Amino acid sequence: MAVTIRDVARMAGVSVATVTRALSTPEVVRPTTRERVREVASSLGYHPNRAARGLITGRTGNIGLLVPDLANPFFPSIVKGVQARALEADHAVFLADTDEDPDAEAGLVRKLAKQVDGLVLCSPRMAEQELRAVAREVPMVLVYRRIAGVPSVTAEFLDGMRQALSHLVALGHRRIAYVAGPRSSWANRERVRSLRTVAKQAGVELVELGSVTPQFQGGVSVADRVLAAAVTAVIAYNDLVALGLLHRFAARGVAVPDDISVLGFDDIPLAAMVHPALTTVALPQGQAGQAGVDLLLDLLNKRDRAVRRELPTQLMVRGSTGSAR
Amino acid sequence: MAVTIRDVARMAGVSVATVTRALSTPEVVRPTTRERVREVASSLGYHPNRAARGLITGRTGNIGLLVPDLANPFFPSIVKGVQARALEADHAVFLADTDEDPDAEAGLVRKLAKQVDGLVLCSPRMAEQELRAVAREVPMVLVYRRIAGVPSVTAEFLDGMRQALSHLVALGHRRIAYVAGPRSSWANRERVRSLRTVAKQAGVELVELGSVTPQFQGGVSVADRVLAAAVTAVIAYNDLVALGLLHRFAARGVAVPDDISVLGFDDIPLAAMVHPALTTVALPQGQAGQAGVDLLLDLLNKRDRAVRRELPTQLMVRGSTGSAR
DNA sequence: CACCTGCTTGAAACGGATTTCACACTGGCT
DNA sequence: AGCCAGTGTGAAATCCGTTTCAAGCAGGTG
Repeated sequence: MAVTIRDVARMAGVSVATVTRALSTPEVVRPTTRERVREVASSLGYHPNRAARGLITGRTGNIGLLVPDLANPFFPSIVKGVQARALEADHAVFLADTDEDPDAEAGLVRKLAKQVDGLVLCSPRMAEQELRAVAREVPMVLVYRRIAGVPSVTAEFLDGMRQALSHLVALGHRRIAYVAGPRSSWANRERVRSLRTVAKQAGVELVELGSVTPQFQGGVSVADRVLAAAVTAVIAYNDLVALGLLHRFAARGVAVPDDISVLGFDDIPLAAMVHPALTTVALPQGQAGQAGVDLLLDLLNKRDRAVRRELPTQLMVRGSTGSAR
Repeated sequence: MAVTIRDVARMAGVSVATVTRALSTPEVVRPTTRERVREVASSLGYHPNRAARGLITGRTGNIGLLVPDLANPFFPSIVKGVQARALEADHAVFLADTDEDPDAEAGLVRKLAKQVDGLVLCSPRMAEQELRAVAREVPMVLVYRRIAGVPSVTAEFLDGMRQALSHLVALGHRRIAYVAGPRSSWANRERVRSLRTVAKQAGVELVELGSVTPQFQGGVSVADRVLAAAVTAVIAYNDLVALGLLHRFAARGVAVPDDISVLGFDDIPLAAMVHPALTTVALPQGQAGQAGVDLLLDLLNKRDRAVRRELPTQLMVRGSTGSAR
């Protein structure tokens, strides 16, 4: 069937040991032999069988990637980043979507764990304790979640929030609503904390609403309460919620940004496509995915242990924010 | 380290052959033995090593999934469908994103092919000839592309187009534009063909524009030409293009649907989120992914050879279409 | 010249499961 | 009693690379 190492050995007139050495540790075989073996190998189109190699080395060359919900447009770009970086490192990516279910997540993690060298978990919804337990069993890196002792990639939320608030303050807003995401969400806690800090520093009055489901529908359902709160601007937990707000505002004839400014978080591709386009705090996505893979590969090569990387955020000013009335 | 079949055999007082039989072909071992072995196995938390199994059986229990661009919101739902169905069948999914590059695609397919039992290719951009060559090397199923001799999952484009056009005709539209996608795209050819057929039957005057890149920007760039064409309605190659049209129309102060009706294709989640919400022909996404996996598993089990499944489409009437002026 | 070192290379063991082949045993039939 | 078929089980071969161990050989040293 497929060409094996023994075929190559036979054709090159050497032992299988020499073939594997010529290919994986070239420096230990005599140059003339090495070249002969390599030529035969490539002329036969030989590629070592991954299963066989994995059996002896214990490494699969695969990494697992877990996302809560691929339908949430925040994640595909991260997946693309992971995917691209993994490919460069000659690793394949197992993808698992947990449908926002923490229990399914725990099950999938353990299932995946046995087939990969390490895991990249995107915004995992699992309890911290359980996450930590899993981290002990299999090398893993967190993206958009932080836990002591586990390598992680996050963004500078505080700075992003500061950019957002400065922008609104510069436009004259003094009373601002925040629509919170799920209470159990690490990202939400992080955002609330940052926002409170910067609001206090800026002397801005903060009205906290929610929490809502972090989706379009969540924004729709809270929109009327936002209007009732008599604020001139609203910061949403994320872009999807912000889009829900925009949708409902449009339906009620509330003009954005003339009547109220709307600001999102994430910078999903849609944010720029709606009208008015959404002003939002851009979180690195593809870059975060890449960084996650980098950290994981470092971890696998026993280099660093618990690195924590914080990527920069950037405010994207678009049409949904304007001067306070 | 991990618990192996030999550990189980020793603890159960049987040979390794009996252990593997008790677990994979239970009917051939005596019930009392079988139960004893199974209990020992589960008490030890034994799970067969996939690499070892793959080495001998030649099956990996993995399937490969190729998508052109995960950032295109049409694909994540398909991936979710594939993912979910594969999980049920106890298969893991390798994901590869080709970034719309036909050459990268060809390379990735061959790379993936060696690590999986079969492939699901979503809207592949490769040339038909090359695709057919790959199909000979590895079991594969096409989703949203059709080629003779290769199992495929598509949708009833003709029927979807008929629904769309009937809807517009009922609203009084008689002169309609179509914004074409890439000429090399199978999906575009399919849509043009269907549209011409039904337009002729309905006596509708068709203005074909394009082709454009099948993205938001494509819609933006062609919007002014659509307006210049003096039509009362426009059907876009897909929803992203339609959203681009909406965006540009809004910027130019053209009212939708009062001045012009806009109709998309795909029903990506965003379609319902914008304002006005986009009327569109919904193509099955998750369902198509599931069907793709089903077909692939059938193929692997040597059942069917070249099945072709066509899923139903449905017109989603929303706010972007209205009476002709 | 005897001995040691370093460089190449090959034979064989190994990893963990599945599958083939053969053997032991039971029960039924002549 | 003798033979056959059928059932349950184990020993060993097998899948394909990687790694260990040992040996062959050339060149250098005392």
